[in-house]
Amino acid sequence: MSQLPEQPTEGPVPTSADVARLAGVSRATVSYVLNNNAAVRISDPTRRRVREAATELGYVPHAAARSLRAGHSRMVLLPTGNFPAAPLHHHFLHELEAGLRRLDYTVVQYGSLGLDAEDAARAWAELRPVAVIAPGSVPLTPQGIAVLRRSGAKAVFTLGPEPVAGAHALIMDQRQVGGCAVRHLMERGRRRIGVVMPEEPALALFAEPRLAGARQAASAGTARIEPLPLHHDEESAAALAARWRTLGLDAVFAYDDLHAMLLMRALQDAGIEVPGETAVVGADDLMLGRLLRPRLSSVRMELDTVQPLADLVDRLVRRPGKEPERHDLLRATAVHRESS
Amino acid sequence: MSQLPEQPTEGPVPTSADVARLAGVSRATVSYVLNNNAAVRISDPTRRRVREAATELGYVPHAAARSLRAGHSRMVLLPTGNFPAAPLHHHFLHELEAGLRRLDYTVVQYGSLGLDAEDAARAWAELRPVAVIAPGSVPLTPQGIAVLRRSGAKAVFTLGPEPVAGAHALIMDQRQVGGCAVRHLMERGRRRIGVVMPEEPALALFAEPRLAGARQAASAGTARIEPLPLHHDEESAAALAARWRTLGLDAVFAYDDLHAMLLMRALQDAGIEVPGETAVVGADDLMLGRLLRPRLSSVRMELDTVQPLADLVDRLVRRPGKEPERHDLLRATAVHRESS
DNA sequence: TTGAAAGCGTTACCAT
DNA sequence: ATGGTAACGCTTTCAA
Repeated sequence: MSQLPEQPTEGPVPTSADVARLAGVSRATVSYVLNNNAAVRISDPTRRRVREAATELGYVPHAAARSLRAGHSRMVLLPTGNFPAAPLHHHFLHELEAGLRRLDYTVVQYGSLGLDAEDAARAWAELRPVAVIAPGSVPLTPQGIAVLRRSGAKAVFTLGPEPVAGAHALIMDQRQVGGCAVRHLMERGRRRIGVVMPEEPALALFAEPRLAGARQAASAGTARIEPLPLHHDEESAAALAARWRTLGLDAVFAYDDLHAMLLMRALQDAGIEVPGETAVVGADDLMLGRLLRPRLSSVRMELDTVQPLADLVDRLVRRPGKEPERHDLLRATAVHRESS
Repeated sequence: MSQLPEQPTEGPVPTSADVARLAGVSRATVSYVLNNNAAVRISDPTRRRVREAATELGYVPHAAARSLRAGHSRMVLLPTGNFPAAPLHHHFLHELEAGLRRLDYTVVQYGSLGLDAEDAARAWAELRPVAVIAPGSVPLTPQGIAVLRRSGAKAVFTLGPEPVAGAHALIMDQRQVGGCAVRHLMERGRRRIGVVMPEEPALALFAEPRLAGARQAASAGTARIEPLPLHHDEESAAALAARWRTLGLDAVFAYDDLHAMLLMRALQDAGIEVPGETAVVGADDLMLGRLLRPRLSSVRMELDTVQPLADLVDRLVRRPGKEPERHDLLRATAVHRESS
């Protein structure tokens, strides 16, 4: 029984100097070997000794020291805001991260809740990222963008429903969603269309543009749009259903499938027939919509594949200084089932 | 019309030396002023000059240089794995992040997909985090833990259904969920209980322990447990429902509410009455369970509040070297509605 | 083929 | 009260 069972040496962290000492070479040689520097030829025995010494000490290079010396990093900063508003976002962000890592960037998510736009931008700038991709749920002002650029960020992106002056924009135009839903309803003869507006603040960022898109589509025809505030709970839905007939609506775009399910249940419990008296359309095209009766019509959102996007980031990092670019990522299509 | 409209100076990034030059003081004074160093008194006019110079240049300190000099950082690394398995996790991670920021830690999420356990640990170690909290969906081996500790990490945690040797463990014991569901069903007289096993690999980490918990609870009584592989799509659910009566089951724990909804729909479409012929229990206690007919019984999972957890991380960072600690975070309770 | 040394931006110690 | 200087860990140029 050893007294020190695998105690991972609380001692100092090994540096390249320690590796050099143990291998009997200089720090420069260690660097050459471990970075596979092709510009200089090191004898094979030396290489082996260095490698063995590094392994024995458990040496891992210090990223901060390295990028300090190099004068730049390959970190892409992805600030995370309040809460993941849309489920679609997660998938997208994970894929984008993978795409960027394939290009040898280090993607780092950094939570920035409770900071105002300026403080947040300064906090990000301290990390000296080479690029920043800020979702719409985090604040980003033109001044914040300026701070980031001065701190060496080659490219700053916003990712969300709307662009911000001075940054490249990856647009997920939510107006398309509302427009798509309303056009679908109008094609099916509906003219008095409610639009559910979730009262959760985190969703406002999406709800407002969806309403705007709905209004735009309606004004192209002769339909009327009626915003309907709603909390995501049964009481709120029941209250809305109770005064439904006073609203004189023949259709509703329910913001998303979850709200549609909530509202559809309340309408049915109040004796309002779907789709006979009122058509219901959700969004997200979740599996659960197919399980409801009537099956829920929905708006399917598809995002472009992300590898081209990662390439875009890479290109703008390497040749910055261009005009802000704008890219639309979202395609919305109506999926007709039984509820409309 | 100016020719250079707000062009954010593509020049070099301003350093504290630039601020010192502009303010006509030394770099040390700049550091004292900007860090509000109380150990040294600087005249108010000097302070003002320094502050103004910093603002004018848009100076932001360089975090890497700072932590290099300090010899340590306050970064807590949160590797992100495959995919957010449980919705509960997100909320939890966001709260934990906020709690740690309150203690002045910088929380950084770092995607580590496609790396094996050793490479991932090395990549994390390069960042010299003071603590690492690894969700169960990312690989973490005892060797990886050793690498991290040798690189200066004061505390390494696993967060998930099971502990890993050598790291502190924040346990979310999924066996409780399965056990809770099965006990609930047994109390209501059911004895032949199916347990849905989602075939998505990302969910296996949760599904296996839930099954184990179910088995354990069943063996305490006289119930039989039958694992039921299921994909999250209608075809798979319909196929399972079609052979349902051959299984001879009187109840099913459907892994979670979404799978419960899927299966319940399929059972009803196949003419199997719920709960008369077969009881159904989900998990997560989602809103949608209350909207189904019959209303879905579920297992509610509650996590401990996170501030004590953030304090725990802080304590273990400050006084490391203790034995690995183990903390159970999850409490599961059955919620009886109509489907059981 | 290898080694010595400079320098990246910051802060803390020690003089002035 | 303020300024000079060394040091953190690493890479790279230059010299041997």
